[in-house]
Amino acid sequence: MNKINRKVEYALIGLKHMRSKQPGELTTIKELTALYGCPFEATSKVMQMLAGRGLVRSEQGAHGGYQLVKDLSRVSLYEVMEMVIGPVEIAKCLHGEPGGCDLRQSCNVVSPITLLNRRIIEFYRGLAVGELLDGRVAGPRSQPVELRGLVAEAGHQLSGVE
Amino acid sequence: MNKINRKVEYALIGLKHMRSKQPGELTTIKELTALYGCPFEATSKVMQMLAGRGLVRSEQGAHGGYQLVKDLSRVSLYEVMEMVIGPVEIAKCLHGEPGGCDLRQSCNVVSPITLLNRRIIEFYRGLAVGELLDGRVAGPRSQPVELRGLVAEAGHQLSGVE
DNA sequence: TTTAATTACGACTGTTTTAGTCGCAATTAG
DNA sequence: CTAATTGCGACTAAAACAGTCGTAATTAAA
Repeated sequence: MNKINRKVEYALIGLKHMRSKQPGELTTIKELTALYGCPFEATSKVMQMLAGRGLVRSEQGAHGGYQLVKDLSRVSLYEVMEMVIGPVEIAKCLHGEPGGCDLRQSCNVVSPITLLNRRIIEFYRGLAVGELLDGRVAGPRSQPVELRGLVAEAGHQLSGVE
Repeated sequence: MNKINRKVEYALIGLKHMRSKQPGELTTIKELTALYGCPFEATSKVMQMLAGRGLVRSEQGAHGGYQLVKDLSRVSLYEVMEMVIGPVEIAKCLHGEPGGCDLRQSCNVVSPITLLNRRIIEFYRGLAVGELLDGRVAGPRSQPVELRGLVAEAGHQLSGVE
């Protein structure tokens, strides 16, 4: 769903590592587990998912491994999340039964939550993995609601990089 | 942690309902369960949390109930989430053991994830519950990474309300 | 041709989180 | 006194998450 869980974490770890390699140089799961301590099988499956979606390329057999294919500055965090955990849904009242919400017909917050979900997705879509891994993530457009109006002219100091 | 779970949902349902009442008019849990089908005990606890944090006021005894105290246009979604589910953390590698991550010393993505977490929090902090419940949520500042550069001059059409 | 290293993949298990329930106490209007 | 309501801790059930196991397929190299 929404959280940055282990799968996404392992994906980011692997992607950042692969990005630092020479073009053509392969990365094995063994290498990742040795360097970062992530569990072999779990990491393996994540890389397989990324490979299936064309973000990385896999080479089988001895001396095999994975290789980054795309430019991470042109891949959004949303895409990576979708590859490893499926469509991002911030709440489960958003899809029908089973597993969804049976209060829908009378619920007074479905549409706000739906809208919020869309905004979160937009946020993730606007976030390039390359920039994220470099520590360059743009802040939000708006300032905290508690401060609105109170410190209007000082707002630009807060909405920056921090 | 991060997701809009049932607790947050019940909080929003209750808040939206209370907001529509006359000043001084109370709302009972029974009323909420009847109208929206949410479970009594769970909803009850959520309202108690909101009451403990001063967002609503409770009146005990027969003819008791809850009453909205603050102006929802000045309360952020982050505050509500914190009231009912605690501090927002997008990943659990962010706090130490136990429950945290033991790969920290060798992890290459702790700082990006920490930064991302901060940005998400800023997003929720900048989002007023009142506006959310009205369906007015500002979109993100940036456009999807897939489109960057390609449709530069048409970007403003996409970053708007949709 | 055998062996070792590696990816590929489904099934399974244990743990944690989430969701909801139960029971009973405290408060207050009538 | 009684009924309606909030207050609160303990408990149970279900779902999600994290990780493991077993086994096959592929390929380089001895």
